[in-house]
Amino acid sequence: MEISTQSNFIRDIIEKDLSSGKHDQVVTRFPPEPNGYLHIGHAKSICLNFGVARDFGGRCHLRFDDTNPRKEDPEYVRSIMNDVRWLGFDWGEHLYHASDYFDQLYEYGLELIKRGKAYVCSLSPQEIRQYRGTLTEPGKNSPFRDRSLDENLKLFQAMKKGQFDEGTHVLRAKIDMSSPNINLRDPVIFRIVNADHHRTGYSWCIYPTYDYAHCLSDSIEEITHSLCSLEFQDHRPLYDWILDQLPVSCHPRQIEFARLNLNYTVMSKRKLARLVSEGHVRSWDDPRMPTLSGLRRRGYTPESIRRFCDLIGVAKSDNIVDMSMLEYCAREDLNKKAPRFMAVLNPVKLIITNYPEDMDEELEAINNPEDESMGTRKVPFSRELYIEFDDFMENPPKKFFRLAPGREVRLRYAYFVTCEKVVKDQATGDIREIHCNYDPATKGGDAPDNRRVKATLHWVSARHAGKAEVRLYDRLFSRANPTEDEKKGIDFLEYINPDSLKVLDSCFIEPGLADLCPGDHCQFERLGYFCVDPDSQPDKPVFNRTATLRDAWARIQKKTG
RNA sequence: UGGGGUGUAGCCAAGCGGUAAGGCAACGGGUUUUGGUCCCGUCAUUCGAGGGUUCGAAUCCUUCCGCCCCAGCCA
Repeated sequence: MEISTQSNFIRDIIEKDLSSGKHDQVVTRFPPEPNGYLHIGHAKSICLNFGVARDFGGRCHLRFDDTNPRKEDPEYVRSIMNDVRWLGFDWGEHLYHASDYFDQLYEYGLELIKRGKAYVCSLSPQEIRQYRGTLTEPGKNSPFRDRSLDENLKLFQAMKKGQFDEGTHVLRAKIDMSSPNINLRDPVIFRIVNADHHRTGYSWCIYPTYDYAHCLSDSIEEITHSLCSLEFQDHRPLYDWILDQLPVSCHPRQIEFARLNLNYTVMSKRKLARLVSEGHVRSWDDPRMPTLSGLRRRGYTPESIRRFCDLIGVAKSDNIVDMSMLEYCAREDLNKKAPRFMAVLNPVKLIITNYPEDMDEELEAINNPEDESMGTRKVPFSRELYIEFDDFMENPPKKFFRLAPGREVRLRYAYFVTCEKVVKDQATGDIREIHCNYDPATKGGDAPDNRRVKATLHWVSARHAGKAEVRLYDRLFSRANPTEDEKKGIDFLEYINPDSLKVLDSCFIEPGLADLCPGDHCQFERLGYFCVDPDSQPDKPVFNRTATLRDAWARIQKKTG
């Protein structure tokens, strides 16, 4: 695996803690709640936590934060483990669940009561909210705040036995109802939930809250550095308070960093779930989704995503990273690895009038000019070919280098051809055929007299071509920040890009492409990087465009208008 | 108007009292049988703004401003 060279404030802290002797090993954890699929934002956290452990010779735990049975599902557990492994990380023996600690967490609850640091509150949820106060006004003490130790113990035990309905009682930490930090205003640490938990079934009817379970789970696992996102900064005093009240031997340090945002997409599980459930995309692994499963299906490699996470860095300021950074990482990696092929997406027929009708040839093509070890292949050539519709113009502007009447270009690995005639549909005026003649002396693509052409076109022999479906993807939203108008009441779905998917169902591919399997990557020369979709059938492969190649001609067109 | 954060180029992001790294994007040029790759070059006299300390400030002090987060029995 590549060594991350990018330092950041968290690595600096860890380095210091190691060299000062505060710790002799670093232990981190990635703590997803199994209530959705992992996305590229999680990848940032995974790369950070596992990367730090790897680079400093420590370990990183995978811990499912499964304290809310109502939202969690084993399907998510499976997908999360699969995605973390796919990204290239290994938790070894260290797979844990917050639910592994329910007994211990309950015992700690009892202990907190005994120490006078927690009480059973019987206010309704609405009342608790009212008593909490507001951002500017302090809260009021619950009337149940001074229950006796015995009463608290009895009630909490009764809660555990299932003697109460949901919402009737909770266990609260006794801290300070007038704290300017709302999280310290006697936060709820256990609530009653009657639901089927994916691992413990119905054996519990009280569940710990995040604030309570997380710090203690970290402590139990002897985590040294508990890395989380910025919104938990206000929770850190509570994290520390709980550990300070209890007889624990390990008190991890919570450090917060800014989560990843990407422009032209959304990153919240709730919003991603809406895209799926409301049918704006096909599934969680739709190639337009920023989920790891979506990116994988789109053709992103684990290496490219790790590289991306390395490039964007880790800091504390809010950020919206440009999509072009992600695309850059895809191209950078695939350029080295993807075998090249020729495929014509928008075909127009090219006929070489001076090439014998019954002849065909096998021409040698290079599989990857970046990697000689990938060798060469044979590509069939014949009189009738398909070329890209965009590679011909009847009245070309000055900067158009490709085929035009009277102009000579190179057919990649084949011959120089010169356009002599255009055949059009009588009725519509559409171009039907382009007639060319070829120079046999230029076989392979080099002219013995050293004459130059300004363009090289890709092509596919009509007689030998396979058919394929190609799916072209664009950004999912038309706005860089689809949620920017939420305060104004404009739903992010208003900004969905209606052209985010374009399906081309009659593309032509060179024969060699038929041997690829779902998940395989390739480059269609001059067009972009593609990946074979699992929807492929033996007679009809389906390709997803991962990313286009950088396209100087497209930029010229854009500038010219 | 309580508390917690944060402001360095279009976007990420280094920098930690000694005179603004790097990457993406963009723009020029070279090489090229992919208008790709690769190579070379340009792109912050200034770090949210003002004051102060200092021989010297993005870094220290101070005032102000912007943006983000917090009033779930979600995480």
